[in-house]
Amino acid sequence: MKDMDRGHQMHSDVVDRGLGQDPFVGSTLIGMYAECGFLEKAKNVFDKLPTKDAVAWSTLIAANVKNGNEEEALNLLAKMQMQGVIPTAAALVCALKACGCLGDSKKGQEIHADIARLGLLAIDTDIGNSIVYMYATLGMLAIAQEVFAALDVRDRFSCTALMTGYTEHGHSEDALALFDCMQLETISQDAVTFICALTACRNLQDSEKTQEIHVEVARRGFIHKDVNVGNVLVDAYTACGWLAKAVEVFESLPVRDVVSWTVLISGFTKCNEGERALQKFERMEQEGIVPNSHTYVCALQACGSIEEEEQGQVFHAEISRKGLLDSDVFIRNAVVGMYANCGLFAKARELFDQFKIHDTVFWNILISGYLKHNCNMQVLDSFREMQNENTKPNSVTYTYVLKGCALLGAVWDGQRVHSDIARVGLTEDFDIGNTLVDMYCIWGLLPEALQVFKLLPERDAVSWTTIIAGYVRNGYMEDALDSFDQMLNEWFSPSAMTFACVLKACSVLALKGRGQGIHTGICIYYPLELDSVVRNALIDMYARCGLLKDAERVFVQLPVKEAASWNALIAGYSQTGKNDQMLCLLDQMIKSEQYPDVISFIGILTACTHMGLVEQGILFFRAMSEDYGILGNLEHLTCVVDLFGRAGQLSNGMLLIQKMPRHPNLVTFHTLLSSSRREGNMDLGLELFVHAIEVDEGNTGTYVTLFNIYVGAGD
DNA sequence: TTAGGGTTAG
Repeated sequence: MKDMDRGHQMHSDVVDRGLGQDPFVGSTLIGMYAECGFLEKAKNVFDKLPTKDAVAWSTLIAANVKNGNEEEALNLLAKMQMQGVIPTAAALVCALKACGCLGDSKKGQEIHADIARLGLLAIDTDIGNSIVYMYATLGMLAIAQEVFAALDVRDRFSCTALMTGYTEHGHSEDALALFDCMQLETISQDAVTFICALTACRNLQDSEKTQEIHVEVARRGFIHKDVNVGNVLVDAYTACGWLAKAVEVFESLPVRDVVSWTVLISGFTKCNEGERALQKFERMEQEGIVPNSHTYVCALQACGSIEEEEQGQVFHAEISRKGLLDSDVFIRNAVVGMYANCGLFAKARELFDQFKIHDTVFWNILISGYLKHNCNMQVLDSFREMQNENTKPNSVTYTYVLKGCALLGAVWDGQRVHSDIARVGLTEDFDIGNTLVDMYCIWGLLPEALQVFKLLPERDAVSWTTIIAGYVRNGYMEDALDSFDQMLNEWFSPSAMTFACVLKACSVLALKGRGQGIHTGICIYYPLELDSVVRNALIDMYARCGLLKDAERVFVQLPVKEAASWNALIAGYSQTGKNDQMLCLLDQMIKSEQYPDVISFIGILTACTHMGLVEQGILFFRAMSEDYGILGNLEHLTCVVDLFGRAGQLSNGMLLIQKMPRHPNLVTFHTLLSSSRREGNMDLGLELFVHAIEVDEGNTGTYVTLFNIYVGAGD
């Protein structure tokens, strides 16, 4: 009961009755104090014992392991042996556990060798199980397997020990294989076994296996008997992205502890449901569950993800008040991370500087905040500062920095980081490899991207999606579709992102049949709720292929209509010349309180251009800033230049170019240059030609258009 | 009649 007061009372009683020297009572007292967390008192009792038998030593060793004092436990084992007391099986079991906790494989192997030499494996199955467990936690899986295979009896303890090793060291498939094996060999399984198996399911995000085990633990009543089973089940479902199921299990739990709530809050946050995560936190407190540091870490992440800075500050204050801030590195990381994610960099930096220890993770958290808020210069600055402090970047740091370089267009820096990565031997890292591919794609350097892609030691679905997205981004739609076929041939599962990319390719190439085929594939292979990115891509694909009825069908089925959904349909109507429908849709969009955004107006202005509706277009352009507060960008201005140009109002187009608040680019000049060709206006054409080659003298399109102007003039 | 094994959340 961990009832220290009554334990202490009874200790006095024991002494009063002259039983203080009894070895049985003494060992029990040591155990009682250890259980209550009072290691000092346990040690006192031990020291006062007139004869210290093997059990007393064993109990004290166990007491130290139980209270996180593993090094002292190993010292005690040595002392015990020096004083000629033969270690019991219990002492050895504890010592092996201590080696596992400390990561001390050398000491562990020594103890293993002693046990083998003395032939102790045969006398007690627990010793063998503990050896398996020690090697498993140390990640020495080959030796763990070997010892396991040589055991006389393989029971649920040794099996679960090995399963733990598998799940903790990235071999969750093996954990599940062993789990299935146990069932075949009718080795009994208890709640702990199922907890391990579900942990493996969580790691693998395997919704089918999770469901299968869910049925089994429900049938055997484990969900009701052991809250941990329910907790890990909720965690597994959230990891699979199956929030509805996770909530169903959570709500059905007879008892919910702080872990249950923490898992749920963390699950919502991971599924981009920060708002709901914070609602759960509130409900948890209403139900009288006190958050611990794990819970706060999750809650802070929720705040960071939705940039709920006020609530984040409230949590920060609470954590400080409870004295949790200085006790825990995770909490410190989470608080700084929350501020960085909310974009409150001054505050993040202040705390960052306040905490003297800046390890790699700490820097990564700050850098990721900068990256999220597009402060890419600060990403590079922090990276340099970190290295000046002699903190070594890890693979996570490198992925952030590469992304920063990519977005900045900092080719020189990016390539230098690439060679740094090669120098420290991290090119084989999955995430780094994929990010390198992405970086070169963002820069439009596809040959370099392909080279990295081809040299990747292993490819995953993300690698394929990155290269496909790279092709799409740079206009190589056929290559994107070819890579998609290859990806499928190699049995990789496309993600929502992959589908969005290939649908885009179909949409640009107006490949109706291909797009429809992909849609069918998505419906078959995507049993879970369709991602909104995919739905919007479907609308865009159907709209651009001219299949507006299909686009509308997907649109109508949307549970939430985002700006992007409206935009896809608006663009579809505008490109197919369905101006009236477009205006009608725009009206509906505004009525649904989803205001048109930057992209909507591109579609709207394009529609006006194609219909030759100059005045209407100008009205929309004005409304954009005056009614909707949207600052038009160069793309909008170019649309208006095109609007004038195509309507034959070349001088208005030129006037706009001259008065533009932004520097016109090559596209802007080409837009009006083409109109000059159509109108046969050689003077303006020449003037625009000069501007265009000032921007980029190597662009052949510019020369071709001028050439055509001359041809048209018969000159 | 005292000691020991496999367990979930950041």
